[in-house]
Amino acid sequence: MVFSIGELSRRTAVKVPTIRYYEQIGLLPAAPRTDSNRRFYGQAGVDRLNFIRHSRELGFEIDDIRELLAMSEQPQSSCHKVDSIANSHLVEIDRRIASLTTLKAELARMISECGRGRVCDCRIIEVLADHGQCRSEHRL
Amino acid sequence: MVFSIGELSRRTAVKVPTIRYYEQIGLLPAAPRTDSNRRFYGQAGVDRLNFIRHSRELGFEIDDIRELLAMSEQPQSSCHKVDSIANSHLVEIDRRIASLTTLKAELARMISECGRGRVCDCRIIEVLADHGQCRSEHRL
DNA sequence: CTAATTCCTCTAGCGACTAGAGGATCAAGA
DNA sequence: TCTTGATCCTCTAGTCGCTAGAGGAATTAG
Repeated sequence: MVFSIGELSRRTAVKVPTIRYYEQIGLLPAAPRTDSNRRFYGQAGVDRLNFIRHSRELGFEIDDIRELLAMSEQPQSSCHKVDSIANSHLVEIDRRIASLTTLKAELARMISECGRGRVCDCRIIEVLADHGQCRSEHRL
Repeated sequence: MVFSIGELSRRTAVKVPTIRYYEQIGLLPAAPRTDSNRRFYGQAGVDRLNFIRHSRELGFEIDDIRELLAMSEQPQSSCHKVDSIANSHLVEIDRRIASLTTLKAELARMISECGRGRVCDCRIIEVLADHGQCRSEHRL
């Protein structure tokens, strides 16, 4: 059972140009071609691309995925490195959540203090400017 | 009181090439030059750049900042648009936090199930490979 | 006077795609 | 068989918000 790049795209929900891009950067092996130079794929292509897609959805970077793929192809080796990649990714996500949460609080406070009047009384602009006062003459 | 781009950089914690980049894209007005073609700045430059830096730290995009700056220069107008930009940014941040939180749970579960043995028994690899029909979209 | 630092412009690179041009080929209907 | 429209190909360039480096001029410190 073989199919075209379009069909692979439909089966994996990865866009056609993205598949070609993955091939170009070596994340996917160069697909075999028909007589008329069209790429074709089989089940292995679907599996590999699904692996990549799901890893991307989980926020792994391309280079991480390269390593994960390489390791998934050596099933007898230790999965210590897999675990370590996943763990440092988790730490990074925690860091991002914390940072976004702080940010959200600051934004929310800023917005709640906005009197919805004129710009010169707007707390949002004030906070961004880092200078409490807002004069009629423009200072920024 | 005037100072060089390097001094402006020190006062605002924005790197020199970034300042030049902001000028290039029109986020900062073209700075006046000395006889030897060097940019110089005054307090207004510091204020504007601090406003930009703080907005960036809060995750606003350059185009948002353009609008915020434009509005801060019209202090008599309504701050409704300021409020609306800040609000949609807040919504976006909420969305990102939610998405990262889901992601974190999935990653954590995956990691906790990894037996730290061989790759062929590794749940991390399995989960990444198996999730053929998960269509959640995480853009970070 | 020299050496280090700062400044200038310009181009190119990052990550992970996405868009579009310009052309070839395929599948389905009339 | 012809035609139409979908799909495929390669290639280049654009996105965002910077960052890095080359190559050269000017300033500043010792």
